Amino acid sequence: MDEASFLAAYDPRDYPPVAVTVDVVALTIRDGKLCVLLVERGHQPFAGQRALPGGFVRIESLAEAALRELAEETGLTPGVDDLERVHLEQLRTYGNPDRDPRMRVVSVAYLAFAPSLPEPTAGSDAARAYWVPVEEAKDLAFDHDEVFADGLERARSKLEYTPLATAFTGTEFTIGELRQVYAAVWGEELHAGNFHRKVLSVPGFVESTGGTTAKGGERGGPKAKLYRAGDARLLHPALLRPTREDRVR
Amino acid sequence: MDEASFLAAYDPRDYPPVAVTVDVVALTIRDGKLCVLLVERGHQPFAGQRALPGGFVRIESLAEAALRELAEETGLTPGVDDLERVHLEQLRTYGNPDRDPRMRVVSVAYLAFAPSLPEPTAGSDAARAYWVPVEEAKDLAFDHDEVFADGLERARSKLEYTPLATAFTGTEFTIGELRQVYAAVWGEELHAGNFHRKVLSVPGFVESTGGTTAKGGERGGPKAKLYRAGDARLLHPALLRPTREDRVR
DNA sequence: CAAATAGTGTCTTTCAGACAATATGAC
DNA sequence: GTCATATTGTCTGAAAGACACTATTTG
Repeated sequence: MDEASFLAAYDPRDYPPVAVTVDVVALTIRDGKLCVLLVERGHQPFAGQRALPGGFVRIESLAEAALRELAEETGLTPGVDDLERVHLEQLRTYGNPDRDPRMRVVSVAYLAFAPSLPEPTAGSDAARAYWVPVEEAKDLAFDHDEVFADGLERARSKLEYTPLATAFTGTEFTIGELRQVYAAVWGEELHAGNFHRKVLSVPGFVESTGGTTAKGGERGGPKAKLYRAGDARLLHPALLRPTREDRVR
Repeated sequence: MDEASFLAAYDPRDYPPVAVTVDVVALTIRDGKLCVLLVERGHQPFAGQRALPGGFVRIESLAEAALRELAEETGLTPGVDDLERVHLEQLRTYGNPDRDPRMRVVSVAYLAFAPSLPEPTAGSDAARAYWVPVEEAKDLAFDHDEVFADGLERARSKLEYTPLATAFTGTEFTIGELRQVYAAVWGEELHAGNFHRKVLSVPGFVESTGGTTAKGGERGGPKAKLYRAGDARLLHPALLRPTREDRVR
């Protein structure tokens, strides 16, 4: 059987129907707090409940679907807004047979790290989307509590051994701003002096722009030097989270 | 609209047909070499070419589908064979629109770590499946070259910070055997003395059984103490790969 | 000036890796 | 005996974390 005749005989309807969706755990930092993008569901199932943004995959790659959903829900326009700076990576896929009461739905979850984006109040779809501090994101629809928890843990872990913290900042940032990103994501303060020396000692993490901030801090302090993201894709050595007491046993 | 009437009005055929499959990157160590399970494809597309074992997801969880495919291809029977000791984890999902010429196929890839299993010569499906040393696994069907590369890198990485190397050994093993697992997966020899001390110093990695091997090594040496896997799920501190020269930039 | 922040210096402890040394048992 | 392997010891250098200190800027 050659490929052409095989294709002719191939009937997709031979297989039980499955829908494939993407869900996005989009994280950003607003007012020093780590926030996740949630939408209020307008229809069944789980109408009125909050959920992660997502939707059906069209004729596009999975990553494209995730970025499209993110753009739609935030009301931002690729090419116009800062959407290019969003870091997007696949999280994992959820496919238990009963996770959606309507039919078999397999959902590919993506994790997005975004610099501070405007509150999504613009377009149609974005009307019911908003940023929620992570500790308030509970009782989500479907299995999204689990998806969100997985995404949050992945984000916290990735900050340890990759330079992705810079995905939460502007293109230029101070070491102090970078430290606040770590503090927000990990949920604990870091020692300023040790963090400073550590970041500069990791090759390729940040590189100096030569400039400094125009003013000192709001509550005092000298002008800080400015940095941009370096070319490292992995941090060697890593910045490990302080709380390692709770070894996972 | 309540949920019942919604379900009545819901037609799965409203969505473009997508098939969901699982593919398995199953790794084991045979004769000191890291091997991957491959199947010879019997029909189009890619007939005659080698591929990762896999198939369509039925009414089951994704992990169950992966384990079922693995059992079918190896000819092993859950409950009878050592299939319970196989470690299975989700790798990632591949869903580019053109990755299968027949239709849109989204494939959820799983990574399996298995202790040395018998060569699959038994049952019907398993006839064309065999273990191949990883360096010989090339030119696979579909996008399986990429899937396999991702799985291999994940396995190498996981050995650094989890105790999963013990998934490749018997329930009891010597430190030397454990070192050979690391050597096989990472593809480089490790210093015996340093490795020995290191493994014993990581809390919860291994625990002594009190026993020793009956005989010394084949080419001489004292009897080695026996250990079993400990209760740690993460290694603190981690066993980092020696070759960190090639920083990923 | 008081307070806050940037950035640096120092010390201790832990750990990785190089290397050595000793002990045991197969052949 | 010879050799491979198991196991332990020693040393050096890198790095983390605690703490202290100076400099700078805002209010």
